[in-house]
Amino acid sequence: MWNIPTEAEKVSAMQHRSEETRIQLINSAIKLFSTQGFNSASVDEICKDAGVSKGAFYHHFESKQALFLALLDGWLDNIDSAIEASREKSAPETFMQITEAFPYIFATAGDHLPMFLEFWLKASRDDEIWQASIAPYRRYHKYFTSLIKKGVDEGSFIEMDPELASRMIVSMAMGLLLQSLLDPKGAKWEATAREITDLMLNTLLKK
Amino acid sequence: MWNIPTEAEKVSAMQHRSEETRIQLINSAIKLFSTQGFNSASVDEICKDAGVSKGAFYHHFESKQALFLALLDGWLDNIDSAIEASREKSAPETFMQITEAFPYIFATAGDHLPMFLEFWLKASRDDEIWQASIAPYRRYHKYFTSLIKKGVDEGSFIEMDPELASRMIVSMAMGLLLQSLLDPKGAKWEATAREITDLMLNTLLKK
DNA sequence: TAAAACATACCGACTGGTCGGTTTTTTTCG
DNA sequence: CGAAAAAAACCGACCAGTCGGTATGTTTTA
Repeated sequence: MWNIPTEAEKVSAMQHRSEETRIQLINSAIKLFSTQGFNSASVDEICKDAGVSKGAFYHHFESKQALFLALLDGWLDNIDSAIEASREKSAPETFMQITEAFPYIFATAGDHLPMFLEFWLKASRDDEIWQASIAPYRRYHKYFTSLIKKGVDEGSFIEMDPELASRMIVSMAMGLLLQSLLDPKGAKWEATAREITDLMLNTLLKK
Repeated sequence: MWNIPTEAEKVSAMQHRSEETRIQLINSAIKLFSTQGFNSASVDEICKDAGVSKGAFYHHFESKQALFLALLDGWLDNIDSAIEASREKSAPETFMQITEAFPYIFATAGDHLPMFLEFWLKASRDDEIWQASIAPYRRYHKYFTSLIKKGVDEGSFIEMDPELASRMIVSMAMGLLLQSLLDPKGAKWEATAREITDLMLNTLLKK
């Protein structure tokens, strides 16, 4: 859900050199944006890391920002397929799945989280990026809300405002990730996340 | 708590031209960092906005980053005094106070939040800024934890792990602020925050 | 062979920071 | 007190380096 490898694409693209370098560029961009940030990671550096020339870069991407947006798209695609994969399941099942995903998220998000924060930050100031972010964000919120509503309707969740619950859960997750980013060794974040999720799930679940 | 005017200092400094320009620089920096971000807001721009020369800038601050850190210090000072002000009160009282502060926070944070996010982001990558952030952050977490523990000991809060509750509440607050930053018009954030706070307080409070 | 993909040299704009000189403030001292 | 000297504050032109992006030419692919 938070990873961006898409190994399948990679393999299928081996035939076309073009796609290969495009993926190299994206991988290098993820790597360098994550570690250095958007501004500090220069186009030259990305090209060098990807082992291609600047000409190749601007052949594949209109601008540095376009690459940034391509990254965002890729990330959103992954979330979409994760959602799609759990469409058939019941609300508590899906929640359990999310709970189980936490260790993985905390293990892998650490590296990419700064970049996602940067997405967020840029979205708040750059209209083009905001437009690209806000629709998916609202879509996910809607999905989450409907998931909770489904749970309530099914009778597995207690009576409550799904909208509010959704905001709450998402806030919690984001706040935990943010804190774990600032102070990775300040707490056992994975355990904390698990405990809190259990706590919320227990509050939500009808006894 | 989130504001950084310190009008008092301003007035008392009118006598010394030096302090006055320093404050002008800081105010302009806050303004430009907030709207444009650290990287985009150039030193020249800040100087121009403050109505002073570049020489003055580098007379008062060793570097652009030093100014950034000065801003952080100022912000942390405000939190410290807010905490200091509520040292004598009981745990539920303090919580109520925080609840009441929410509208104000949501009203004013919108402008400064991107900058605080940038602090966060930079802290995760810059050791000097991290050092400056982590100690206060841990201090506040400790304070919050002890506040909850106090509430539990006083018998006004239910039996629970104060550490966990602290992480939870802080996560919630940060997550809400983050979401309100991305999608200010997507929800009535102030009301949402209030509802959630009430909900948490009710869960926490012994009936 | 045409078009897509890629390489390389280069440009103009901008940026953080410096530096020698000038003005203002504070201190010294007769 | 008041003038001179010292120190602090300030100015603004300048610099060295960086960066995103382009122009032009070459290689690879279909």
